[in-house]
Amino acid sequence: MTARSSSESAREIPEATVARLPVYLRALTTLADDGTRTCSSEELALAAGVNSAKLRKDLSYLGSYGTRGVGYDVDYLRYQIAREIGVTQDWPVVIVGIGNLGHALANYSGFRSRGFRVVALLDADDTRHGEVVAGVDVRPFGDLEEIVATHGVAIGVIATPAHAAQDVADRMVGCGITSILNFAPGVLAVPEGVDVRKVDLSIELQILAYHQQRKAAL
Amino acid sequence: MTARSSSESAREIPEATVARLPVYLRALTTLADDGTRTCSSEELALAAGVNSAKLRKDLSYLGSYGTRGVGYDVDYLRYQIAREIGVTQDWPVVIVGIGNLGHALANYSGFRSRGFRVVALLDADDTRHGEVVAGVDVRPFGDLEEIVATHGVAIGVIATPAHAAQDVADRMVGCGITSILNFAPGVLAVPEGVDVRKVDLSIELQILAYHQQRKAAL
DNA sequence: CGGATTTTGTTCCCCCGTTCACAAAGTCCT
DNA sequence: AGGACTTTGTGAACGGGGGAACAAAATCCG
Repeated sequence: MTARSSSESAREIPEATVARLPVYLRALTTLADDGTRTCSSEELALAAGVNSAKLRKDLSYLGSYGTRGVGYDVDYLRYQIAREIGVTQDWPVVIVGIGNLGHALANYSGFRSRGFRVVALLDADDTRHGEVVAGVDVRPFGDLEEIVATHGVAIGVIATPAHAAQDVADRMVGCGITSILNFAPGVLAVPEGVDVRKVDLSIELQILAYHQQRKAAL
Repeated sequence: MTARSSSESAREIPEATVARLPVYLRALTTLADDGTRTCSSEELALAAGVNSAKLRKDLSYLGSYGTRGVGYDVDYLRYQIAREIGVTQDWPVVIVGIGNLGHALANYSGFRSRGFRVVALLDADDTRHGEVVAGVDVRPFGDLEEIVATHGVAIGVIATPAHAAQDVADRMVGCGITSILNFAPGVLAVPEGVDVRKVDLSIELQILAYHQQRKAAL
């Protein structure tokens, strides 16, 4: 962890809280769509699937946005959380690897609605270039540098086979990307200052299998 | 958490450890493929991307499978972990929702190689029925009960749009599925005893965006 | 055979996160 | 206006997990 500027706001939001903020954001959106103007921590906690005390403590890291005796204004709180996470701004994203998973990601509507804009789909396979997926051109992997520079991309998504992932990550880091979402199995080595989040589908199933096995053993 | 039979083995593996066992398993497989017969906790920890002390503590929950002064036998340890997780047995799995993501999941090779066998792809869309994806028939959602009963399915995967997820989960629980991997956004309500793991692609990106925003603010 | 060396298994301590419980602060009703 | 009531924000206790450090156990070498 790097030193923090002391003149900045003293907020130091715990990682566990950061991971839940998007959940609250989604719950608030659902409430707003249902026409709810105001909600208590109890209601919101129910919608988000968490304990109400935890919710209140999480929100307290952002500031005092509620009103005692009343609750939270849905729209106001939603905006505050969105701003805190950063989804009020536009995030250009590149996706590398246009297999089944890359396809699914490119088409996923949940990205665009939260400020993430897929600016390019890259693939090493020449035969795919020129194809259009979800309204975005499939381009050669070699175009990475140009695309990142042009659009100011800071976030990259790796959806390649495992053997290609480290090379892709290296190239991404090399051209200035500092946040990577990795769907390829295996460990990525990246320099200090680059954030990597890993999503491993088979690991999730294996965790379920472990618990299932325990349940079956009774 | 339900009461545990006291006559059973006293092992109570922490959740954090369970989540890392599949990572160790994959690292061991990589080492084995490279021809490594034996490895120290330091080497394995490096391959798995964790601290060696943490690795040793994790492994100690399974038993004493190492040899002091030598290290771990790669194949032996791999088998022990696989057995502990339960991936030495066959796990029939149903996937509901055959959109882009369902497609990607059905084709994902990482499932089959770890004992997970997709026995059916279900979708509410009539026009898809009869189609074959990744060698598996796409069938009506109404066939769920029959398929689960026939194959002894305990694990279900939800890859539907958000609005359908709760209904699908209810039906799954109703026919005896007790482990669910959910890719649909939103909170699932399930009875006690049913495990749900959630994978939310947009949440991962939002977490990255938060940190990216902090980095950019310097 | 015994000491030096290597590496595991475990103990101890600290920190982060969760939860309880309550004071503070607002609203509502009479 | 004032008291009852509701709900937030937070202080404090508690539990789990991470990491350093060390004792125990095995090999190797003279």
